[in-house]
Amino acid sequence: MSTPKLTDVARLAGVSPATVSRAINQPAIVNAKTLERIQQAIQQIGYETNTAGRNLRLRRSDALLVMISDAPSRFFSQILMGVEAEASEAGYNVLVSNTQDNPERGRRLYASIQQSLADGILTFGGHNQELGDLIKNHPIPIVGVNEHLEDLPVPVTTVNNLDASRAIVRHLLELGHRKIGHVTGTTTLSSGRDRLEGFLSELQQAGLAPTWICNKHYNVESGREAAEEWLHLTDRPTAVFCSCDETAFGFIAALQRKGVRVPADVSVVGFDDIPLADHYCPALTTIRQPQRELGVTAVRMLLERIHDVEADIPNQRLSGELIVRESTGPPAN
Amino acid sequence: MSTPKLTDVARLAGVSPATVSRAINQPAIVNAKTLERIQQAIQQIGYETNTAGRNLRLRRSDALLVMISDAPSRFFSQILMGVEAEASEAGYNVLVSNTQDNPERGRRLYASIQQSLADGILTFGGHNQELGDLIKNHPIPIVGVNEHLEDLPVPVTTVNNLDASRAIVRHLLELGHRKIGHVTGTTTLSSGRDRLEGFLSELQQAGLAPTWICNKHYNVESGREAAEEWLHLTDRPTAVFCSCDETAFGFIAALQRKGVRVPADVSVVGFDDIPLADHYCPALTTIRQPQRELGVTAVRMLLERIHDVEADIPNQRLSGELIVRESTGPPAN
DNA sequence: GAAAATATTGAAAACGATTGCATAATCAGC
DNA sequence: GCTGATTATGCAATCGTTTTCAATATTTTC
Repeated sequence: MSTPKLTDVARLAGVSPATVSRAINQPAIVNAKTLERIQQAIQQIGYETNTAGRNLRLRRSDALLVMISDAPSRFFSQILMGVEAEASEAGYNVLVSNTQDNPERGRRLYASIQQSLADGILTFGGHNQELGDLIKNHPIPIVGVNEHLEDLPVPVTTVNNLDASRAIVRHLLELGHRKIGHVTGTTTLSSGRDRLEGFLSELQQAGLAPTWICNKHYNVESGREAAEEWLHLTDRPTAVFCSCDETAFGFIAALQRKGVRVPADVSVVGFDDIPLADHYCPALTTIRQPQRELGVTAVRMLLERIHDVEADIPNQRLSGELIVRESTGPPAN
Repeated sequence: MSTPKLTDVARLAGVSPATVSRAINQPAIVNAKTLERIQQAIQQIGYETNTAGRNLRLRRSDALLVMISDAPSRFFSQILMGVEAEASEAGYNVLVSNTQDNPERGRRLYASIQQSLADGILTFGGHNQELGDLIKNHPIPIVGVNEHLEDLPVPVTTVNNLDASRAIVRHLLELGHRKIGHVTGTTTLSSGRDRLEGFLSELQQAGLAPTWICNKHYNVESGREAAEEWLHLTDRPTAVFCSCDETAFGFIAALQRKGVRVPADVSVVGFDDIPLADHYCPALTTIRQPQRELGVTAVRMLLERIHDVEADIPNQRLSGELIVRESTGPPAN
């Protein structure tokens, strides 16, 4: 026949649908013998709870929506796996949607809460600013990942970009560098700004000014472009902090092509610790990001929020770890 | 008050709920004036269709489930974006779930169809063999991505690994190489086997035997390990086809560290064309995979299947493109 | 202008589960 | 063996839509 429903189980077990429902959801309150009979019936006809029926009655969806604004961030899949694991642990499903940078689509996604499509939203990588008014007018459970959402009363979880950047600068200072440069990430994103700020503040604390600041984005091409610029500098920094590993690789590769040696001629640091970092030549000094943990943390915050929309949930800063490898060394002279 | 429902709109517009439903789903059959009144009412109270109610009545979920077996494949996010775009275009939502390599969890996910949680399943990257019996006993709309699911009557979409590998070998032969080696991918996966087979068959067609076959997996470490082996070979191949870009990078980096030059001493080819490939030093000769298109194609196949479970849907092979860059050149002597 | 056709609408019954309330069954205590 | 407490179950309403069927209103046709 068609897929069995609760009443089918009930009929087979000789009880009312109500009892079957209780047997499934609160087995403790149903008589042991009845329970067993029901469980057998369930097995026998292969009953599975119908989600729509359940969701309708319960007025919730047991689903979280992951909202991306355009291209997925660099470790999107890593974080997503953290999200998935933690969500499914808590009995939640994970929906993925992309606004494709279209404000209208962003607004539509926001509606998914009202539609009872999802119980909460995880927004990846900033942007999504179109949500501003919506959120202010009608607060819903929503948590940001990786990037701060300016001005919006949305709790976020990020890596501590400031501290990590400071640690990088400190490492370079300890090696003896005094002329240090920075290839920024996307500075419309809070992570890009924070890394820049950490870089500047640690330098300042050492009484130094940045030798070079190159405004770029989080990708490989930026590294190549930055290398071009570096080659044309009259006063070259002896160490460069690239805002992500990909950029660092692009930077190093372009330099190597011109015969510049890393770290002999210039030290380079990345950020993220992607799998390749340890196997590049030279192996990359970088910051290890707790990607999976970011996802896990975000889900925990969101669930808390779902449980109590008014709950005041503080931002979470996870710390990154400096991994020193071969791409950094003492300055040439 | 609480979220408005269909009846609220109906009351406000002075019509029956049935008419409102029609106004939303088949505007053509409702009187123009009534329609406008209803639309205004919808605007006014900000009505959004409740998913659970709709799904229950319609007996479908308008959702596709993306099923991953463990670690997400290398371009998971790229493919996923293709999936998402095509699905949302067709009015479907995308659920992501990970079986975490646990057969029981795999079975649970399979149940999502029965639970009416999703209308179809996209299974990423092979494995998931635990579904075998389930699928045979009770066919459901399911489509495989990237890898074939052995023996299972499940249509799949993949890149044409065979042809791509042959193209690589042909390229190396044209450069004059006669001693060619291969670092395989995971050969429990069909892609790994197909790449190996393409490699072997094209060599054979040229009347050659493989000089070296190194059994590895799709990751960076494999490249490093393969390099160790290569260095110890007495009869070294002058060209090596690595089964993915990461492996190629690991291989090259480990060789460079020992002073071996690419392509002067040995030519190296990858597979995938990840963004870094073009910016590595040397830039990598590789096969460009149509990642996004894989996702799009998979969704199209799945929707067709959802429309008609009995439909006989042929496997789709998308073709990869050989991109020649700097990592390959004529053999040393 | 009447009959027939067509265009709009509404009433009510699903879809499949959960739960407050009421009832029936069981048990402890004396 | 009776009372009162406790434990197990069932009845029926409800969650929010969609859709069949029938009824009404509007045209069209001759």
